[in-house]
Amino acid sequence: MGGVGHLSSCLEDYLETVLVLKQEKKAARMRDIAKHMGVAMSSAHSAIKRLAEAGLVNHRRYESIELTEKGENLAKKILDRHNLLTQLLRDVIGVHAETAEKDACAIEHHVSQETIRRIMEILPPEKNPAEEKTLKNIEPGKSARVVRVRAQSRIRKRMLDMGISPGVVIRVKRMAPLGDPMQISILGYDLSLRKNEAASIIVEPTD
Amino acid sequence: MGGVGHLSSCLEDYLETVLVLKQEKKAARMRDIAKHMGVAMSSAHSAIKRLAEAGLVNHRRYESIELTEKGENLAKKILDRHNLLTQLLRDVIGVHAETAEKDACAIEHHVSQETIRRIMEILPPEKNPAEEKTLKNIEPGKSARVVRVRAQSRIRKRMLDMGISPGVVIRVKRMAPLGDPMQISILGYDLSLRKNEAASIIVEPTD
DNA sequence: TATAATTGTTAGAATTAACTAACAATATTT
DNA sequence: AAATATTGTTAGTTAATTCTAACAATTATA
Repeated sequence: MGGVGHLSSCLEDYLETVLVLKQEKKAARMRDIAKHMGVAMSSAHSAIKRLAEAGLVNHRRYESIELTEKGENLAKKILDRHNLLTQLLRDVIGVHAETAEKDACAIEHHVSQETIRRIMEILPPEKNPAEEKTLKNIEPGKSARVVRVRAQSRIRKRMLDMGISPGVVIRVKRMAPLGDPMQISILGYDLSLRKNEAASIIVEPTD
Repeated sequence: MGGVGHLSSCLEDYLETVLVLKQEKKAARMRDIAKHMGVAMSSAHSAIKRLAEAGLVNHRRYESIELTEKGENLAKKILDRHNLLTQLLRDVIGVHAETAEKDACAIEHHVSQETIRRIMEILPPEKNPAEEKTLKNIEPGKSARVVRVRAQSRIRKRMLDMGISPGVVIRVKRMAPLGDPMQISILGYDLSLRKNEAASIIVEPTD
């Protein structure tokens, strides 16, 4: 089975819910969590208590629930998996959006890592939330390999002329004070690139 | 969620196990079930007890477990769903056979009917266990349309010569006393066909 | 501010599903 | 047939997850 951590699937659901509420900029109070999960508040309460004991959320009596850093990382992994499955069901299998959502939710805790990896491979990269990284997201000092250049033909050509093509490794040297343009190093050359250009270069970090 | 009946997914697993053992012609004793599920015998025992209470299996102390008709029907549905998902994971997603098996087992109880139907549509028919019907399975008096002829070239040719080719509708007239050969009517002719030949003709019933 | 409404907590019970351990029946071997 | 091994049953326990109901704190409203 594919549990990202050592949480029960039930607790994974609660953790995911907290992140979803946060991302939707809704408060994560007991009531919100209970409502979102469709359970009684007391159920949410004991679940959150267990998450707090595991160090994944912070919760003080009568106050709203916050993810810890550890909790947020885990929740993000869980949510990525969820979204990946939703995409698969909707875009490959062709199920209605709501059903895809519901089914993804039901099966996400039971799918192995191998299956997740394969699904990532067959989904077109731009649909794959876990892989949606562009050069813009790479921190100064780090390197990344170009996966695709997603730009209109004219700009695309210019980039290819600069040597930015799939497989090439780019190192981000530094950001200009206001973050635009950015300095990169590629094939021994140094270049500067506008941020919106960098955003259309899909990369995978080289670790 | 997609539960075929109103059983918990756990009980669905037990029911499915009983059918699998039966199909493999292995005895379905407590020990076999427990071993197949990887649980203690006492766990299997209480599960089977509940299945018996639901009228899905027959079980008398110290004797082996049999599916009731109701139980067998339900188990077949569950198993079809299982196989369908295994096919999807293995042949479409490209996961290793064992992983496909394991994952299918884990998610089969959580997938909605809509998703199952869609998967059926995208899988090639011969991969779809629920549709794997051969002429042999057609009852006397009923008709069916030939989908494919799955036979070695020599026999295949003979069948095609008899007019048995995809699209053609065959009516099963009657079985000989011992069930072999069977009388069929095709394109106005009457033919007799051996059962093992009939088994290699994949059909869809015309209703 | 007093009252009402909402939100949060706790305790206790029910269910499901697993386990271990003790014991009972059946089957196999000597 | 007696001894041993295997298989089956029962009882009792544990853990996870849910619930209801009673109560407590907080917030909103008149």
